[in-house]
Amino acid sequence: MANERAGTPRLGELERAVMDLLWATPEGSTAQELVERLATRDGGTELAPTTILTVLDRLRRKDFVDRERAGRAHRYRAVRTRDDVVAASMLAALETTDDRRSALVRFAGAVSAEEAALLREALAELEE
Amino acid sequence: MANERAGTPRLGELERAVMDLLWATPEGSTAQELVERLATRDGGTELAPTTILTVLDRLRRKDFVDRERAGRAHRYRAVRTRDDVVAASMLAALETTDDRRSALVRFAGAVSAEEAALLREALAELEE
DNA sequence: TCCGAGTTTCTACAAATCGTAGAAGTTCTA
DNA sequence: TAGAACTTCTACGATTTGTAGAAACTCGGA
Repeated sequence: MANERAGTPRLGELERAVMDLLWATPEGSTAQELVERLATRDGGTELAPTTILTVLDRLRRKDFVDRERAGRAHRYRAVRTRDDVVAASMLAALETTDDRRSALVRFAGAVSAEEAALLREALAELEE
Repeated sequence: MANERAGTPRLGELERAVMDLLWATPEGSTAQELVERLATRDGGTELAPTTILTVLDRLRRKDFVDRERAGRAHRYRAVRTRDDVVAASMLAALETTDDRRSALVRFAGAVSAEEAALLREALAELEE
């Protein structure tokens, strides 16, 4: 009953929220800092520290997060950049079809004008 | 604990296999036909008809599938095209970041040369 | 018109994932 | 070296998905 192509596990809501915070903090964050920042974000209610530690542990297993000792705590850092994760996820979606052409045409038609422009630029740079 | 942006529910393995068959059959298929085709695909082992019916029902709730009477059975058809689903999924991934530019640059760099070419074409046509 | 095979719906269960957190163990620092 | 700070272990409920039996329904042919 295996699911999820290896390399692009799905993230739950809290997992994503934690990743968002970590991506916003290249130096990394301790679990405690994350608890506080999450609480700030959503009206003061703090989650138990162990909750965040559990999530961090799961993110570590999924290879999204990494850590190093910092005093008696650990400092957690995102391993992959958000762009990397997003791009990988887009690619994974694309690869679920054989007909890349149609899918890409559809995708191109679905993005906003600005996004289309950004994509053109990005592709143009690759050409050089 | 809600997850999944509405409009792009995830599909399990069997759900996807069924969608693949339905996408390969624009006229639609009965549950029985699907059971047989799935069995062919993987070495003869047939799933119980009810299993497929359950999956079809779930796909119906997710708005991936639709049906109409055909004798005493139903004929099931894909509601959305595969391209649509793939593109929506790619878009959903893209929208998880605020920095579309970086994500798109990364994505552009991650696709194969052929895919990049296809994308350029698709974008060029949109420009007209 | 009514029966029975073919279909579908209902109900159920197990495994996996995710949010959540207590209890117990580990580790620094004062 | 003791206590506070942190982490690991363990756990539980909700949701999703694969799987399918039992019961209900439907329709074509006798």
